[in-house]
Amino acid sequence: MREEDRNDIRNLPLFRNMTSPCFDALIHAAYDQVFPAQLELIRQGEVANFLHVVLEGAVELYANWQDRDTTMAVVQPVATFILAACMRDAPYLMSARTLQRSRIVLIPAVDVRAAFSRDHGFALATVQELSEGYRNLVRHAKNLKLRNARERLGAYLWQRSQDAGGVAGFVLPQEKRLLASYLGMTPESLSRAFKALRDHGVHIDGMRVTITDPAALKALVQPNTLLDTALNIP
Amino acid sequence: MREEDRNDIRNLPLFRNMTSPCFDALIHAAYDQVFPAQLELIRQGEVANFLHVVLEGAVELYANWQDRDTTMAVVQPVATFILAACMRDAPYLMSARTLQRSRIVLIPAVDVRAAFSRDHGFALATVQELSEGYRNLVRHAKNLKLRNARERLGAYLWQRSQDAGGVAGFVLPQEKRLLASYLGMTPESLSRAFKALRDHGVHIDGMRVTITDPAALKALVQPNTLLDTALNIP
DNA sequence: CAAAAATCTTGATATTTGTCAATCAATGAT
DNA sequence: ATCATTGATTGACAAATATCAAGATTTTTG
Repeated sequence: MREEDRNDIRNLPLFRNMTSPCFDALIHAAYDQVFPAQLELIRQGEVANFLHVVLEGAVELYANWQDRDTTMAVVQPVATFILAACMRDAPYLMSARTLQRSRIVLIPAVDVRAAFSRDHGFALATVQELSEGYRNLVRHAKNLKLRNARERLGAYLWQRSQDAGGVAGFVLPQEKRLLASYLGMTPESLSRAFKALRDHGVHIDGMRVTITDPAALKALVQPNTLLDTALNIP
Repeated sequence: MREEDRNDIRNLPLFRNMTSPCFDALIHAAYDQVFPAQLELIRQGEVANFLHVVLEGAVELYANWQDRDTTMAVVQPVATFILAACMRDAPYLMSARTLQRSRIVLIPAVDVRAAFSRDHGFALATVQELSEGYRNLVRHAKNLKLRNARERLGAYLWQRSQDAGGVAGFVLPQEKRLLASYLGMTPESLSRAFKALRDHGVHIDGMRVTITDPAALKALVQPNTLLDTALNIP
């Protein structure tokens, strides 16, 4: 593994407070691999053998039932995924595929669990990470149940804008069909939701979004840290 | 606190493997209280000061945004709630109210966090509890996104029947309006979903449910441990 | 570069779900 | 027991969202 990658992982909140011997042991047991785009990394139902760390690229977490699919999250560098299944030693509830060519570190779940018992700083960080993951899922569920399609899109756009530092213009980071699935609607409905948002201060041109009237969008969306996964909501 | 209640708490997976001194310290710091029905125990947005343990009665976890409300879960004895907010020392994302007269133990969050650092068995149990909570929320979100209203009700009824030991008949444990909100629909839609399920082996009479054709219901619902959460709403 | 494939948009239409209003049924209070 | 309140159901209708089909646009591939 490259020194730079090792440091990126080391700096994640999950690993930041580990003792060096424990971190080294964990990294030593890990595999660093590059996967092409559109590769299925994990299939829901399989037992969780590895904690995954995305170093480069992007990974989609999705789920399916019968012939229906839905996107649950997109994981971008540098971040871990499926910690809960690893800690429980249980089957994955979601599948994962690369969206782009991605560099991913695989840490054996058994070593993660061992580190939890050996290193208190890591145990603390694990609980913080799981708790925040839990809370973000509560927000996602609240969002799905309390807002309609147009409001969910508006809230997403508002949040993106805030995360980018409160800028008015930005580029969508993923395909619209993926965004639609994540927000719990069809691509057609997403298209129409974008059109409906023109009356609420949002201009769209291809992948480029411009918030022409932040006050109007904010009034529609009523952003709220209890609903929106927010780094930056005033 | 009554000896019996203390033992009930002691036997919860979360507390089972604590050392006795740690458990005693935690319980000593706790308050045991009885609340009347329909009392608001927690309001979303407040900082989490207590881990709650329901000993008797039932508690509804719900959320609201603008003028809309939704039920997120019903907690029945003996179980804890809002562990994640306590561990993060963060604002509650959900409100809580008693559905019936309830006996509830309040454990100061600061003591819970201290116990996490002092007692490894408790730390392990905390992570297991949070992970399972996380996974149940993933199931809830998948259910909302992948199934329609009729399928969600069918899956719920199937799960209830399984939890009761595979029986054909049982009584709904909560008001239908609560169930409707939990399942993400209006009471009217729930009523119509019940009617629609008559063609899929479900008979309803007031609060009494009879599964007249388990095979038909199962075919509709396609129950699946990756989707159906065991005992989220009892 | 051109052809092919995939994504996105739009219109027409269908289905699902919500809203409103009325009624019925159950429950609790006096 | 009777009245009042709350919850459940039903019908009529409206709104939201999905589906299907056709083009338009973009991306990928040979």
